[in-house]
Amino acid sequence: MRYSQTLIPTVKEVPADAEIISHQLMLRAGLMRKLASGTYIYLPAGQRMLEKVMRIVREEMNRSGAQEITMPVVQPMELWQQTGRDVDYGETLGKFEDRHGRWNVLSPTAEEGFTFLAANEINSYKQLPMNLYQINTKYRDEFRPRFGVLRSREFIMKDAYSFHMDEDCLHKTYMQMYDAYCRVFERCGVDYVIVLAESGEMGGSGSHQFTVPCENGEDVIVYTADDKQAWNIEKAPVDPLAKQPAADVGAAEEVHTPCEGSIKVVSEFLNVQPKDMIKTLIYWTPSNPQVTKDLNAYEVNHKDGDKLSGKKVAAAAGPYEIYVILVRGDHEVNQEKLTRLLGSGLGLLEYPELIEDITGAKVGFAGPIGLNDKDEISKIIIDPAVAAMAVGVTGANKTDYHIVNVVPGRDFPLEGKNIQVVDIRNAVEGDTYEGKKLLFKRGIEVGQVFKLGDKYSKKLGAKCLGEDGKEHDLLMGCYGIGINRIIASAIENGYDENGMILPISIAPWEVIVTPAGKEDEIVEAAEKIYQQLQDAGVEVLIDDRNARGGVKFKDADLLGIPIRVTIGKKSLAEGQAEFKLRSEPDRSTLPLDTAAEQVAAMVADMKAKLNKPIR
RNA sequence: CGGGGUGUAGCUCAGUUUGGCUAGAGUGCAUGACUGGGGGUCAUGAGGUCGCAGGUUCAAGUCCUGUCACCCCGACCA
Repeated sequence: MRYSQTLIPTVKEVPADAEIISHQLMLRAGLMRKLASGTYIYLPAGQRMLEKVMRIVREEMNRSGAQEITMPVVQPMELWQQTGRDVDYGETLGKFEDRHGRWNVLSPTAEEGFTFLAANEINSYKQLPMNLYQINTKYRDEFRPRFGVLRSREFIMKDAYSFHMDEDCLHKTYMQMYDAYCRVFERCGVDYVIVLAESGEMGGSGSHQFTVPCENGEDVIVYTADDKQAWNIEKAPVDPLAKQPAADVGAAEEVHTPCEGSIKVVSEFLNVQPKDMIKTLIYWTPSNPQVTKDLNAYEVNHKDGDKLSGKKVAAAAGPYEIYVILVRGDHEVNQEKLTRLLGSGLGLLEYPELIEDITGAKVGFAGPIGLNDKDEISKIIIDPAVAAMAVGVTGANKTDYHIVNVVPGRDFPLEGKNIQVVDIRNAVEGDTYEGKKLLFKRGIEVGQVFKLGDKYSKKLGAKCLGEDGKEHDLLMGCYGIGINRIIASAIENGYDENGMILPISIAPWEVIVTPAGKEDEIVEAAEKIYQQLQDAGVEVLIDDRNARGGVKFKDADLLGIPIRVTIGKKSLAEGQAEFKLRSEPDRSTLPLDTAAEQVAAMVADMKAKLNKPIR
C-alpha cells in the first residue's frame, strides 16, 4: 500500500471531543472519524485493524467447530415480543416502523434470531451440538454513548449461540468457547483476565467475562491478593466484617437535621463519618413479575407524557412486596446480589411517594427503628456490615430528623421472621474474601461466555427429539466478542507520547518502509525493498509522500506500525537499511540485499510468538 | 432523564464579561522558493450563514427567548 494513495488523515492536536487515550489516538492516527454521537466511520487504517481482528476471531471460531452465518440486522418486532425482550431491553432497543406499519428491531444481540433458526432447523439430537455464529453490526440506543468506541451505539460483535440436549454437552461447548476466546485474545496481543460474571439462570459458574485491565475501563474487577480468584464487582463476595465491640452509649436520641437527607450532607451536618451511618433503602416490586414488565412497558411508552405517580403505579400493580434494605453509609447496594436474593425476573422499583407513605417522612429520613412492626413490609434485609456496627446514625422516619446512638440489635432487631442478615453490598477497598484481601482494578469487557439454559428455547419453541424419542427443550449457550473494543483495549494497553504501539497481529500494517530523502537512489532502494516485502507476503506500507523525514517518522509512530524500515542517505551509502521496532527505542541496520528477507522472517516470528499455546 | 459545560475557518482555540470599523491567531490546505533524519523557513492565497430560529437595538459573534448538537459527571447497561 502506498501512503500517498491512502486516506490516513493524522492530526497533530488532540481532538476536543476525546477524553480517553484510545479515543484520542484512534482519531489522531486517522483510524476513524465521528459521524454522530456514538457512531464512527472507520477509515482505511481502522478498517484494516477491524478486519484483522475479525479474521483472528473467525479462524478461532471455525477451529473450535463453530459455523458462520449471517443474521439480518433488521428483525421483526414480533420475535422480540415473544421473548419479552422488546420490553426488557427498554429504550436501548432501536426500533422503527416500516412503510407497511410493521415494527422492526435493530438487533442489539441475536438470541431470538438464532433460536428461531434452531426451532425450525434442529429436529434431532443427531444434529447436536451445534454452534452457529456471526460477525455483524449491532445497534444499541445507549442513553449515553461515551469513551469513543468503548460505548458506542453501533458496533461490531461476534456472537455465537450453541444448542444442546443436555448440560454436559453445553458445558463442553462452553469450555471450547472459553479456550477459543483465550486464543483470540492471545493472538490479538491484549492482556486479559477472566472473571466470574453474573451467573444467570443456570447457577454455578455459568458465565465468564474476558476483561482487558486498563485505567479507562468501565468495568470493575475484584480479585484476591493471591490472584487465584477474580469476579466482576457485581458478583464479588465479601467476608462479613468483625463485630465491633459494644460501645457504651446512651439511649437512642432524636436530633434535628434540617438539611437534605443524603448521607454526605447529613454526615457533615452531624460531623460523623459516612461509615458510622446506616442507610435505609426501600424498594417495592409487584408480586406478579408480569406486572413489572407491563409497568416497564408503560413507562417506556409514556416517557414524555403522563408518567404515573407512585401511588397510581402501586394501585395498577396489584399486590406488591416491600423490601427494606440496610447498608452502611459508605457502602452501596449491589443490585445483582439483591436480584439474586429476591429471585430473578423481579424488577425492583423505587417510588418516592411510596417511601413517604411507609416512613411518614420525606425521602432521606428513613430508618429501621419501628419499621419491622409495619405489616406492609415483606422483608428487612440487613447487610452484615450493619449488623457488625456497635453504634450508628439512622433516619428517624420523620422529616428533618435523624436518630443518633442507634445500636443494632438493641434499637432495631437483627433477627425475626421477616428479617434476614445477608451480604447485599458491593465489595470495597479493605474487604476480604476467605480471609484474603480483595483488590480492585478497572477493565474493558471484550468478551463474555454465558450459559443460557432453556430461557430462549422455551419461549420460541426450540425443541428437538432425543434418543428417547421424546421432545426436549434445547439448552443454549451464547458467546460474544466486541470487535471494536479489542482495538480500543489494545491501544489502552500499548501507547506512548508518540502514538500507538500495536501488536503485529492487529496493526494496520506490519511494516512501514520510509524513504528519508527524495534522491533517486533512496527512492529506488525503498521501492525495491517494498516490492520484496510484498512478494514475501508481508503487509507493508511505503511512505512515498513528498514530505520530510520527520513528518514520516511521526506518522509511522502515531500509527503504531511494529516495524519500520528506513532508507536514508548515510546508511544507503554503506549498503545498509535501517531497522527499528516501534516498541523499542534503538535502531539497527540490515544489509540491503538481505533486509527484506530478514524483516519477513522477523514478522513471521513476531506473529508466531502471539500464537503460542495458552498457559 | 437529572447536574455541569461547549458550539466562531478542516483541526485547536482567542474575541462574548462592558454591543460599535472589514471577525482573528496557530495549525492544516493550495501555489512558489529555500530545505530535506523527528511535524523546517519564508512568501502568496483560498477557506466563516460566529450551531439554528426569533427578538431587543441606529448597530448583535457579543444582550434576551426558544431550539438543536456535542462533551463530562450521575442514573441506565442481555
